[in-house]
Amino acid sequence: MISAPDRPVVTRFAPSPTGDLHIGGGRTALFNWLYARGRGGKFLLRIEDTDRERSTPAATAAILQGLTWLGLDWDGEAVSQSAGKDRHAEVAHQMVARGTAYKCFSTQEEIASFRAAAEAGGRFAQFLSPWRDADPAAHPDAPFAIRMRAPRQGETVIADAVQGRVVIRNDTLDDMIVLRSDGTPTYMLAVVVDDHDMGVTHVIRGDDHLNNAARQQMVYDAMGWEVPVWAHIPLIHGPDGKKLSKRHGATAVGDYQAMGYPAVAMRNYLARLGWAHGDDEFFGDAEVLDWFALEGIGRAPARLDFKKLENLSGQHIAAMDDAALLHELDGFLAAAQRPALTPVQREAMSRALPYVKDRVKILPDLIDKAHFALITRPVVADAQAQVALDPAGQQLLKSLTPHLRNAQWAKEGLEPVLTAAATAAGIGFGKLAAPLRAALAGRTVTPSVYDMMLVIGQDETIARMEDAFG
RNA sequence: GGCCCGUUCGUCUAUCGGUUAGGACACCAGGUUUUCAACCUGGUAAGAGGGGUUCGACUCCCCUACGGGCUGCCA
Repeated sequence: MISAPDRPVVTRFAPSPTGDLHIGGGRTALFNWLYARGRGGKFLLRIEDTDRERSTPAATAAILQGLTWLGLDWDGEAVSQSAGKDRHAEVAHQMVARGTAYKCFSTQEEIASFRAAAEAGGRFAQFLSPWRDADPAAHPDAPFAIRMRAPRQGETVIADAVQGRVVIRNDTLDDMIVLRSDGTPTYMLAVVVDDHDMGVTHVIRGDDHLNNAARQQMVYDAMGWEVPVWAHIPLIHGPDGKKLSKRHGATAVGDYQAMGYPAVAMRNYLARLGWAHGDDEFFGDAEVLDWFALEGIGRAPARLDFKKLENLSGQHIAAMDDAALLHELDGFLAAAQRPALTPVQREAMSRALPYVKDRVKILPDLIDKAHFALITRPVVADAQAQVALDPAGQQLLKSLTPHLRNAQWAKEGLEPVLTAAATAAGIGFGKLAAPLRAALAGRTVTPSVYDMMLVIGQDETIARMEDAFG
């Protein structure tokens, strides 16, 4: 059984800044956030920029932005891993002093040719440094890398909260380099030192790191540090079951904002992808925060399913209060590089929201459904609407208008008026609604005519009708 | 090549030795209707394959197949 440390929970998300925040990274961050926040712990952010070649400030900014949109707030400042390189080097030298690491004078050329020879011979031998057991007195005055003196016998056991007990034979692992010959730390060293120094209690990350956990655990052991709880979660795959890549379309978290999914729906969907709490499908933050636990995480990779995301998105939009929805809409418009709502449109939108939000899937649908409220006179009729506004249609509107002038402006008041008009004309209600729809929205596909009339009001309704038959 | 992980309806999953294998999305059919939706009712659909263990396996063990990961002075 995996026993958590007595200390308060500290988790972290540690992306390397080499591109946008990937959807898989977003989910990893979410799991860490949920675990920490649900337990009153801390959620830290560390930018793994030890690879100076590939790391860019733009990528760091994109990652922070992606997390912010997802609503995953971190404690304190985001730390740069590169800032700790002196500390990393210090630990590497402490390991040498403790005898758990050693200086290796083999050059990169020697190692490369060893590997090339091994491969040519059809073997896949690991490189064993000849300096592992060399007498320090015989050390040359040359550049050296520091290698872990990994145990050659026995096995390393990873007690993983998701994967269970994973046993890795030590002789399948080599003496990994912890400090490069230029004095910079490798990832394997840096993560361990940083996680230890930051007091990280639970390492929740992609299962592509499962094997690395064995190597890293050796570093903890070498320094006599307490090993954190490991939790290696399966990766997300594309709809075709292959590893998610550019060719699957949207891979960056920001893409989803630009497509119009509300952040709360993303959190719901992403949390549910690879994690379950019984049959619960639709939930908000308060509930997941309460429910989330490592035990509920599955071990198989999950595929992205846009249909399901859309469904969840629709449910969240319907459930959200209008102010929050308007705020999401503003963010979406900006992310999609679409023009922002004018103050007048914003006002119209907030009046229309209660009538349209329960029948859409994504944010842009809101704009489309609220089209009738957003436009101003004169209403421009599209081709189909023009058909509905033929002479017969116009006549219907004309005879209806007077009755509307003294109608009580509520659904209960309007209903009798419209049905009476339809009956008088000897037609079904649908026939009457068609020209009305066309006059009020300039379209034939709109929300309910009653809803539209209530949103735009009596004067505007009558004015638009008069425009249509005038 | 070696090592590690995985495999329940099309998809996400429940099940933690005994269930007619449940739910959700999607899909199909019917209903409702004021267009598009939404909504209501019903339905199709699953334990990769083969061996064990057991009174009894989706569940435990082994093998095979398939998928993924690691095997760097990348992270």
